[in-house]
Amino acid sequence: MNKREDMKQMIERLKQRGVTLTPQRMAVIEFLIKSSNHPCVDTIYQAIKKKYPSISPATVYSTLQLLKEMGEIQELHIRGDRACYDPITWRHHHLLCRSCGRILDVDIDGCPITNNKLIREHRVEEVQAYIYGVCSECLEKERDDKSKS
Amino acid sequence: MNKREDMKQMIERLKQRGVTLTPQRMAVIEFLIKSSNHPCVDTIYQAIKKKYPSISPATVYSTLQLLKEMGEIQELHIRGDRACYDPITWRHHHLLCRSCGRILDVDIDGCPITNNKLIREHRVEEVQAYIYGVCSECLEKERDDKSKS
DNA sequence: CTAGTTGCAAAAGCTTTGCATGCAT
DNA sequence: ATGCATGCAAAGCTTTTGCAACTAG
Repeated sequence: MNKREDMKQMIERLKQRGVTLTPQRMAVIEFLIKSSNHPCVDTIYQAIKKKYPSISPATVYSTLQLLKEMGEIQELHIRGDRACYDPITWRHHHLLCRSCGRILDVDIDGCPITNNKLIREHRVEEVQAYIYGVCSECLEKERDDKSKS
Repeated sequence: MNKREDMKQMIERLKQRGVTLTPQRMAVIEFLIKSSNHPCVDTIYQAIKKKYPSISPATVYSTLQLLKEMGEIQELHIRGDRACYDPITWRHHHLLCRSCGRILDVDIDGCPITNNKLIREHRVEEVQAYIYGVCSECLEKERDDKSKS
């Protein structure tokens, strides 16, 4: 809820994990937490350039990758052409408006497909759920490999 | 269920909508329907090249776009780096296995997050639901514009 | 003949990589 | 001094676009 508090905690977690928090990285974190727009790389880059004119896209990319690996942010591929980023809180689903192009957060109220509040407020044209994990076959192989060794 | 039947029906629908079914397009359709792998563009292209050595990636792209616009196939962005394609039937959700890299179909059994069969069979690490449509604000604007005119 | 499709090549993004420079501990 | 982060440039991919040649009805 409280963004300032969210940011403080994220920074604390990163520090404890030994991440060097350079001004550039701080700027990326701050921009991400403060924006509720799920910005793409270029948006983040353009915004930070105003404060740090020397920052390069490569730094933004590497920072985002770092934060993603640390589990502090989520990479969204809801837009086909470029990745967007979301500092994770409790929320989880996303609505891409085909009219204004914004990406809105959607509370998980049971199922995204039958979520009444969602359907009542917005016009839902399509739902895609992407599940990431390990499939049953690979799990079986894992088990076999373990039992052999 | 019956792929031959699915394909026949898809072709029938396309014909009725006035789509020219060239050999290249037929090859794309056939490959898509027959494969249960959710192939990416290059996989489709490489496969068809064996039969039609002269086919170009551009033709594959344009055919896929056409089929997508016709609502006959679905473009998946479950992989961040390239689009994959799925001839739509009744099913809807997808699991990307981080071990073997395959994309598996997942029946919608209620909610993808709490789907018991899914959780029992595979290891679910992350779920992202993408909803496409029009947000409440744009719907309101639409209504205002209509009432004005 | 006409409209639409194909194939090639070039171009346009987005993203990654390599490397020298620079900063911080 | 050492290791890491930065910034720049180049390269790698996927995807789009333009255009001439071709094909089908």
